[in-house]
Amino acid sequence: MDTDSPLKDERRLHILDAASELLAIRPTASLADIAQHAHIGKATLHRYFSTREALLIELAYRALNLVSDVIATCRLDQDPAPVALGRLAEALVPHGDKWYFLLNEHFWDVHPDLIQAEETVQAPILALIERGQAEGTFRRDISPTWMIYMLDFTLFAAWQAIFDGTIARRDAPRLMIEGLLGGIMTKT
Amino acid sequence: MDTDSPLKDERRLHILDAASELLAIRPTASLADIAQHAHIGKATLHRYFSTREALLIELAYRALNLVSDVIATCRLDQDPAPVALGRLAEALVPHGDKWYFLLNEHFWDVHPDLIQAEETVQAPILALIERGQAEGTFRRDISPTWMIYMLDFTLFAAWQAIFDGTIARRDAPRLMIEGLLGGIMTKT
DNA sequence: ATAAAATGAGATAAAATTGTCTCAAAATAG
DNA sequence: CTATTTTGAGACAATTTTATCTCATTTTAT
Repeated sequence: MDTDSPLKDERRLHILDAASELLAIRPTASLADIAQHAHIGKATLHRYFSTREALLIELAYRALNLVSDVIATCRLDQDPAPVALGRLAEALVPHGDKWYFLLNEHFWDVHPDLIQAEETVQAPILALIERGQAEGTFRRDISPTWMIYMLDFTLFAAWQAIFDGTIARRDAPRLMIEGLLGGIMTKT
Repeated sequence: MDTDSPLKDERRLHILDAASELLAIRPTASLADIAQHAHIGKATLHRYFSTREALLIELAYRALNLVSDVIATCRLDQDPAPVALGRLAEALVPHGDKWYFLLNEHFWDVHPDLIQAEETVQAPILALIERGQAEGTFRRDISPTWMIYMLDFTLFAAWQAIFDGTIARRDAPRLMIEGLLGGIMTKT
């Protein structure tokens, strides 16, 4: 990728974000659909991303980077685990579409460097859950794997509910956190 | 649909079920992919379902009928709401792929009779949640809509975890029910 | 304000998917 | 067992999606 003007960078990100949103709602969306959703022309889409695959790969990296940044700012190793997990969940809700994209796109085999980067995202979350189990705030009779599934799917539920307009953006983090934590915390 | 032999009926259902499973995992799967997943030839797939749309429509009806049957057998109007909801969740887990299909396919506008049928599925669940709130076992500070989102997404999480082989089929209902109920039940 | 760059609509080409068909082999029915 | 039906591989046709390109218009940079 060349050095572009700030405007073109901004455009590029806007397209990626529009693609992310639409693909979360409709994974089968065509490039014409994506261009329309981004309010740009099809030719412009191709100018920014030469192939569908190029778009998807770049979106994967963007999603990964965004999510990594969120995780880095959440201090998952501080405070009791439920607090830290709540913090993480709240920060991730606006990025639910990208989270969904990362979970569901099937190109990991083709791009092995993406696998490594993806593990750097999962590791701190797994460590947080294991910390919660060690400190007794998370149940030990439920596997960390299942807890991660619950996080993944609850996060996307919250994102989709916002998108659908059925819950308010400002309520989503609280609802999600309560729904999630209620299922995995020990009863005190 | 003509009257076919029992064998052809069984074949047809097997194809629908294979399609359902693959589409839950990979919504962008092509008809060639679906045929392969069902272990049949592409020509055979087309003999059973003349177009992709025909396949999807019939899958929608099958999913609806299956889910409706499950709901009809679950006595949602009996026992405390958490018990009834647990019963429902447990019964729905094996049909998570079909539940996901119903939630995500975008053909409701084109087939209005499917909309009505879909509402006959949603209404008893909504009624159950509202009963739970009335009897004080479900929280009233969380909207029934959000509870339904939680049910939907938790169900699919359980189905996918089974599919991925990360939880045992026999554990999935319990894990799902605990995860779900912990988030929506009142604390007693 | 002007020149350069970017854009979108739409036409066109290439590739992929959907859909159709043939025929030898496999499965089924009786 | 035999006759009939069904099937799958693969060739081919039709349709859709992806990708390429043109050019007048719009936007941006200076």
